[in-house]
Amino acid sequence: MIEKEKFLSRINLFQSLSEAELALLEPATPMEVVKRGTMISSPHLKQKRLYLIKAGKVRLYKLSADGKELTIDLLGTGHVFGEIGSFTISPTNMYAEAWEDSVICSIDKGQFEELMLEKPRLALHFIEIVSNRLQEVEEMMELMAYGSVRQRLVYLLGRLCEKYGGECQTDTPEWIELAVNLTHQELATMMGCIRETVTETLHELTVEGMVKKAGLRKPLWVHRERLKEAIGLM
DNA sequence: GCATTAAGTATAA
DNA sequence: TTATACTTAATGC
Repeated sequence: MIEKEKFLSRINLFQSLSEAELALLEPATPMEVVKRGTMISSPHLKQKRLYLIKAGKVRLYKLSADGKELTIDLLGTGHVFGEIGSFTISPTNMYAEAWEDSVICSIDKGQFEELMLEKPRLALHFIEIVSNRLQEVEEMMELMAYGSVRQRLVYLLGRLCEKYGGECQTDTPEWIELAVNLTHQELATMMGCIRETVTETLHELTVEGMVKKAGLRKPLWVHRERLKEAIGLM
């Protein structure tokens, strides 16, 4: 129990709540362990909840008309997702699946709304998170519409770097390790292109010294400065 | 081993 | 760029 309260305080959304308030919230947020590949929420579920990722990673995706998956976002520990009433924290018709074995807490829509009424600070915080997410999606949409695969990949790597950039080695501080293992196929579903194109483009970026990889199924390393430079040119 | 998965390559549309 | 197909290497059972 205590452990879960601590976790709730780590969730970005609940930063503004006191310990006592978190204790109050605790019973309303059941915790669930989900295995990789498990569907957490789909558009067909009637019960709307807000989900909090305690551990692991969750992939949000939509299905295109011809059944292809388009990954919208990959969320890690501390992130929230879910549709809450008329305003959503992510686009509708969204599927959420556990991308790794994960631990998820959730709170009922109604309970969360009541909580926001009581705690204006929390509501403000929620708005901030939602609008940040919206901004990200808008930026990505623009690139998807007008950018080349190369531009999209560079941008995507930049975002992943900010989100999942791990510790860098002391001798090579400019190289950042991405703490997510993404296959070319997975990158492709995030960018809306095919795997082979990602393979080629990634090779291009490797030659230019923007990324490097030790081998198959090894993490990807990103040269932050060169990447930023490339983003700046877009 | 054998099947599966990820990645590299080639060629046509 | 994409679709399709074939090859290679690594991984798991």
